[in-house]
Amino acid sequence: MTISPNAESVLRRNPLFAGLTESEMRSLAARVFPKRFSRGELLFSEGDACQGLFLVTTGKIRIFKMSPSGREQILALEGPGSTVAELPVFDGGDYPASASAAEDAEVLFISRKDFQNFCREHPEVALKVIAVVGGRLRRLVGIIEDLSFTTVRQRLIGLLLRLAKEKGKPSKQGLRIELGASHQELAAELGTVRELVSRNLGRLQAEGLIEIEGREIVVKDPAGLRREQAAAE
Amino acid sequence: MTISPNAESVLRRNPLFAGLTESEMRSLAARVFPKRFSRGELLFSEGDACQGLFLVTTGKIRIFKMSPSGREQILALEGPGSTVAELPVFDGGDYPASASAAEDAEVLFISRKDFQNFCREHPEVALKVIAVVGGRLRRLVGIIEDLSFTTVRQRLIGLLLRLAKEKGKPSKQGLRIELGASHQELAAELGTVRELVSRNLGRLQAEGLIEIEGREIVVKDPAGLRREQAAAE
DNA sequence: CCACCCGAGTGACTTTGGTCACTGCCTCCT
DNA sequence: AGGAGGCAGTGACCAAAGTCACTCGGGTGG
Repeated sequence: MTISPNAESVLRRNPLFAGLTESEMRSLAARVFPKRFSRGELLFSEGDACQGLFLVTTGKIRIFKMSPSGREQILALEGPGSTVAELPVFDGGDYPASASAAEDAEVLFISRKDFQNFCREHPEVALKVIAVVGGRLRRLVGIIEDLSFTTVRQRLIGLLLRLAKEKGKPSKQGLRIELGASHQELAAELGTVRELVSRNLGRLQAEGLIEIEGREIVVKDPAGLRREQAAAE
Repeated sequence: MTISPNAESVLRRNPLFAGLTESEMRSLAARVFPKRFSRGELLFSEGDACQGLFLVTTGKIRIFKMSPSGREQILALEGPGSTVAELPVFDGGDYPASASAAEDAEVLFISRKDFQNFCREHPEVALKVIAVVGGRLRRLVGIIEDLSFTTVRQRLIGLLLRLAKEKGKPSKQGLRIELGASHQELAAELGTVRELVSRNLGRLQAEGLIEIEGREIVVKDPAGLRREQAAAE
């Protein structure tokens, strides 16, 4: 288990609360409840009335939509320092999507009322909210672009390249990445199904572009991948 | 040509500026430039540095993404009273998508600087911006859901039902709607291509659910359509 | 009036995506 | 040790999406 940092240091890492004074920080920290969720557990479901804001301390939270038939589409993955549900907390609407723990996670919970009061005392927070929501909006536009213009193969390649860039470790054959997720999970991220992830990974390996070693993947030919990704959209 | 209302009355219709006093309204109206765009003309392109905010007076503005191969995906259609590009004006980023006139349109333009100054004097506008951006975000989530979980046919049915509800006129056979757009345009809205719109409309007619009369469509069996839409997602 | 262009419709085909069913492999639990 | 359950790989299909090429029928503007 990871050690949980104290509430204040977590708050400080979040863009919404950057620039607060010591005492403001303390008063906010006093209104916060730590909660734990284990892998797979739901924080809330789409359509629920909004209870409050979540601030990720450790672990990862996935925000997703679920289809009637059970397929999932991930909208965002939020790690330590990020907030979940700023928008509904602010505008008072329902949660527009569901959230669950992608890994065991610790979060700080702030009730809607407490957060709204806090915002009333600190109007500059509204500007920060716009920045955060704005970033979210830009990422959603990116998802739409991907779903509408690209194939599963291209999205998968995009994901691999992104992971390689973010946390790939050099090895003899190329960048080695560890996907801490099942194919099911990757499929939800790409907006497709398990089988297609499996098959496409297999194809990429057969073409010599990557090497699959259990849950690790070695990107052998990033340039080749990029070429594939660009081709014919 | 439609008569263009004066700047103030347009501003008053926009949620961002609701609740301003007479004199505030006038000072804002003084900083506004009317512009005209004819059908198809670009207001700005994705990636351009943000110049300012647009307020639709008459006509319709489409906000869209374009793929390298030339396919378009519409993100939003904004009519009179709506704003375009609040987000980039606010956060200073580039325009995340392109915008063009879906019909001949008149807009009011406010430069980024003027708008930012105005916001500084009227902090409550920030809250309104969050509301507007929030609504946009919810609609984008809806688009993602559609693209990821439904077929072209279902999306088309959804569009027809929405149009019928919004502006369908009763006739002998059912609700008559006028789609003021080419199949090309509908395809961009649904995230597909011209041919599929054509074919699917044809199929729906063959099944007796709708009647096609040039650019008008009569929804003969809304219940049947709704059943189709729900089936197997 | 004719030429041209644009939008629509359509047949034939290919590619991609998705489903179903089944296998094999781990790992964890009792 | 044995069984259960979750994850991964795969073959055989089938359905949906997309592409290409062509026709047809208005307009519109020279």
